[in-house]
Amino acid sequence: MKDISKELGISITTISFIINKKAENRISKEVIKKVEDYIEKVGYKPNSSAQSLRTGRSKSIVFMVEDISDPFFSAIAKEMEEIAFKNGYNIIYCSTENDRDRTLELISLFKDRQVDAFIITPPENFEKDLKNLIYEEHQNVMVFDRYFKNFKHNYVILENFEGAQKAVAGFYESGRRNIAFVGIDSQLSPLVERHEGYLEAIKNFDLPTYELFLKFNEVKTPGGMNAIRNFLNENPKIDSILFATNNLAINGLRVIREKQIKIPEDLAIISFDERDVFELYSPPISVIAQPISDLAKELINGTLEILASKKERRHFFTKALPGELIVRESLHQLNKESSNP
Amino acid sequence: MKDISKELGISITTISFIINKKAENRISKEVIKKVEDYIEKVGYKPNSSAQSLRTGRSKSIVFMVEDISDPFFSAIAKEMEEIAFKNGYNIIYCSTENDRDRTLELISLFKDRQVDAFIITPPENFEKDLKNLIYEEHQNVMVFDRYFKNFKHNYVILENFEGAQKAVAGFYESGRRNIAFVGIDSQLSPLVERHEGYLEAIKNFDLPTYELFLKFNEVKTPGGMNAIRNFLNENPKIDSILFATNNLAINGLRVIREKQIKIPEDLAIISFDERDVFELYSPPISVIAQPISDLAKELINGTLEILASKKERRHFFTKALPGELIVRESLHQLNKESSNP
DNA sequence: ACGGTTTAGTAAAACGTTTTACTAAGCAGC
DNA sequence: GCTGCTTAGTAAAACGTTTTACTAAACCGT
Repeated sequence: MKDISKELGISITTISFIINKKAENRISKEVIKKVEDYIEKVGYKPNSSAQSLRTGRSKSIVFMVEDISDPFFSAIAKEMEEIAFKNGYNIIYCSTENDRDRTLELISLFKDRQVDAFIITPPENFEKDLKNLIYEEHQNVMVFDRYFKNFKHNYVILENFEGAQKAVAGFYESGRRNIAFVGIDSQLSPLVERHEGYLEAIKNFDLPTYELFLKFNEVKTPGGMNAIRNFLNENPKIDSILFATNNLAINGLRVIREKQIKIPEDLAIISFDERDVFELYSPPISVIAQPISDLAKELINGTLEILASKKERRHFFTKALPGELIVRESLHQLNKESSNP
Repeated sequence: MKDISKELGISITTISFIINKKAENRISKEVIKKVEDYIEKVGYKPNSSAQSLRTGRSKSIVFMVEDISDPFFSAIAKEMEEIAFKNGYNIIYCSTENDRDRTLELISLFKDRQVDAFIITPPENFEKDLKNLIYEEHQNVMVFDRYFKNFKHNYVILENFEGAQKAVAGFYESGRRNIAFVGIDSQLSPLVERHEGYLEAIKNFDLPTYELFLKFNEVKTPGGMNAIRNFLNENPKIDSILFATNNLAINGLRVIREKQIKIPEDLAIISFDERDVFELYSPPISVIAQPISDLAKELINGTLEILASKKERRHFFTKALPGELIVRESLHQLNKESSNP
């Protein structure tokens, strides 16, 4: 900038105004033109560290999720990145590993780096820390995939309760009457609400409940497979299972394959979350799909909106998007007449 | 820092030296202790914009891949992030979409943001730009997943040639003699080398070749399925296929399922790249797995090494890691005796 | 022709560090 | 008691912006 100033014989201030579009009613058209042309010519780009130092803003947003290598999160990340980029922001991703201390460490790091906002999927037991981040540290925070009842905050989530109801209704319509729910022992809102949606639907249809809850850290492990295996052995009447997350379903499918249970004849399956393995599995697995693209758009646009609205806002940005039941072979009608003689 | 200085009656310089561990033989133990204790007490953290402005370094590394939502890349990203974080760096991810212009734009953005290094999977037709980035713009660049013969650069790649040979040998040992290769029409080194490895192995076994190359943008589309379908129809003798990438294999599996071809009886399958759908597919699909964890470690450690070694280096960081053939049911032995009477 | 207002522009401080070049005090050697 | 070296520490410039408060000139109405 100093060079431009010297070269053109124009003060640094003027140049700064022009770059920041604050030149209206201040600087003559000719000077503006001259400076803009020169900038174009030499390809000048402002030093963003200096901008960040001076303004306290960094034009970057951090996206913290449990595991960025999870296809659901990385798909969201990719869509957001695109929009953020167009708005002059960049996105920094990181994984919390569902660990509170690690999450706090990361937040601290990114605060020092002057990020403008946090889009965060808080780990278990993070309620107080999150509240603190929002209300004490006054950071811009958008919560994703879960929400907390005890204090107001911005969030974007799925309609988990309704999604679970859709799944149970799907089972019911396909003729199933012994519908099981396999969930996770957790207080996180999506897991709680998926369970509640299941319960409510079961109650409405006046059916029996079958429930299994795995420990959080068991979900992807052989231990989790064991639990599912035992659950099925002990409840032979079960004719359909709603899995509360894709990873649960995947471990479930391992057990089902191992036990040579036939889908959909012996057992119907619906899982939350779309994932390519469900479409490609034999038979293809039905899912409650999250609207990835819409979620991503709401998240990033909501966050940009918060950043654009100066200072203290009156209201919060809250959005719940519906999931879609995608019916595949795993949910096909039972043939009422038995085909065996 | 100014506050600390006032509070403790110690100059800012001294504090800076202590923070940056340059206090040895300069500042007395007592003062060091005093300052460190105070910093600990008040939880002071330096402003990184100011540091970045002053030093021209930002302690961040950008990781550019074709598509960050690809499970392979996001798995690498996650592992790298961990190590980078421990070393005081953070990683910014972004997707090139295999588009040259977009990639150039992103690079320009990140240069302005003073990133310390680029770890990059360059898109098609990026050779000159990459060379320019390294040799004209003097950026720290680590190339991932591919390399260029025409100029020296840092890279971490898979032993693609050998991987393809392993796959062909696997087919041969399982009794297959009509081994096909399904690849992509591309000059990128992994695709070229996988093909060359296939050819070399086929030549050594003195077998016929069957080859199909899809267009880059067809790989995930119904158009790609068509091509594979025709290929199989026109070459009924094929008894095994090596897919050069996971996405090719997935589209291939769609065709195979649709045509009700039996794996492994009618057709044996090996795909490059591990992916959970391969393990879960019925029957499970054999793969040449990339050593994700090792690749990630080499990438980030190599990059940190480059950043640590002051100024112009004599040599480049180059690494090729072996792929592992994971044998699953899709590659099982043919039963030589026909089981039908 | 005078005071007030608008227009077009600028000087200089500030943001929070790092780093260079400096000093003042103490001490050893002779 | 002088020289030169070491030790312990500091002053001030610099990094590249943004922004506040200012000015000088031109214009305008009376």
